[in-house]
Amino acid sequence: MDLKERQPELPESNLSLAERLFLTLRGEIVEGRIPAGSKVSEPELARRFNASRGSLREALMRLESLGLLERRVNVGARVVDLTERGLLELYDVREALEGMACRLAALERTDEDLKALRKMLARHEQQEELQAGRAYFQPEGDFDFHFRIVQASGNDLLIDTLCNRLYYRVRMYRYQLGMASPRAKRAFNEHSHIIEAIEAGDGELAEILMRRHIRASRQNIEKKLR
Amino acid sequence: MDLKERQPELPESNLSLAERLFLTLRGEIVEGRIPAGSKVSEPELARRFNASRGSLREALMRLESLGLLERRVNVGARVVDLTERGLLELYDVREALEGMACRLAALERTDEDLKALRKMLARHEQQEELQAGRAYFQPEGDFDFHFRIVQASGNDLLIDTLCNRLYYRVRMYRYQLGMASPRAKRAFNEHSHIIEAIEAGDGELAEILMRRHIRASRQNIEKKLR
DNA sequence: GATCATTAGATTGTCGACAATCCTGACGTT
DNA sequence: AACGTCAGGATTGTCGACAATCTAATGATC
Repeated sequence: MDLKERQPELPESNLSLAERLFLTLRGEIVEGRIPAGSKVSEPELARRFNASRGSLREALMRLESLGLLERRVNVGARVVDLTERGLLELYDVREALEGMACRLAALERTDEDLKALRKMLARHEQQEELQAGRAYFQPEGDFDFHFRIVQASGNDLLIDTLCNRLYYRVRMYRYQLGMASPRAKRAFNEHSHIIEAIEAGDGELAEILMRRHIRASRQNIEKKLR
Repeated sequence: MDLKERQPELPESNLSLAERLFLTLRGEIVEGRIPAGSKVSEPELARRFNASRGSLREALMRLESLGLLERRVNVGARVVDLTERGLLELYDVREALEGMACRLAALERTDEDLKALRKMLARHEQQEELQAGRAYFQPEGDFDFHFRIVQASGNDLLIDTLCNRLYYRVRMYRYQLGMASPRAKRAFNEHSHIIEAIEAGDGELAEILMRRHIRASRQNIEKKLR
């Protein structure tokens, strides 16, 4: 146990303590500072953050509903472990949901959505040229892309399911299995075509392209795993 | 406030009190005994069930993560209200997820899955003949159908998202907007073709048929709503 | 030596109380 | 009459303590 950093800094207030604990722990789990598969002790964390067990339990329960923790009665909580199967399952669900999001985005997008998407694409192109093949900043860029399209779908349930639930698991896999895709150039082209379809208002095409994009990414991972 | 039924019966133990409260309240919200859009008071419910506020809060938080409750800090919890928009959003998400589930079920189904699906279909046909057009028991039958196909997909994330999250909202709309579909005969035929595609191992067709099935149901609702 | 019961320690579940915040309605001012 | 201010009451957030349960190590029995 670390002595000089006795009371870790939490995001400053205006939010409830339980929520700040939730945000902090979510970050630590996603980035692997709390290792996947490890047991999580309520009293230990409570002491570490100088909080009561009640507030901490609330944070843990939110993490459970995010699918980052598994709790069993009278036993406690464990961080989920990262399995090949879980990663592939995640891709299938994303293919379905983001495909639909992309279809809806093509039909419902506002002019501001379009402007933002074009701007983002230009920024990514610029970065991509600068780094010539090195997929360095790409993961975050890729995240931007998917995130914004989902937002443009206008379907609140879809947005919540993807952005507030699944994406944290995606991030967890990316951080800890460290998969900076070497598909930078190709991914950029795919992104570009998807945005074209959205601009054209062609929902059907937009969905097909997005699903292919995600499936290609999945196959890339599958190849790497064997 | 009701006096003769002072302490409502909860599902008998072996589960934690918080979990029993959660299950009970979930039922009351889904069936509308706690009206959609109404405020939920922690002390009031705690008195009603002779439980502490802590246990009750845990139940409320689980309901929030199910999307049946909305909580705001320092204000409290409200039951979500049922809107036309929310219902349509639900259909779009289901179309995406159940389409994928159906595709996976066609590829991953075991022999036991197939046997169970055929058995279920036969039972529904029998009921349907008995009631000749009256879509009486249909809603539950329809639920069976979708539920079992999702289970057969073998994708735990998909199963959890649909069966432990979205379906309670679906039930809530069904109960409270009371939509016994008059599509009984047609729905049965669609179910039948979907199962055929799953038996044939044709994932692509199975997905297309399931998506059409759900979209047809959505359009039926849309027509009814105007 | 292996298996099973037992006990000690720790962890989780549950509770009631106190502090901080919000909503309601009354009061006073413009 | 409309608006802003300010208690009073109630509700939510947070806390520490006790009871129920599980885990692990010890010792007893076959």
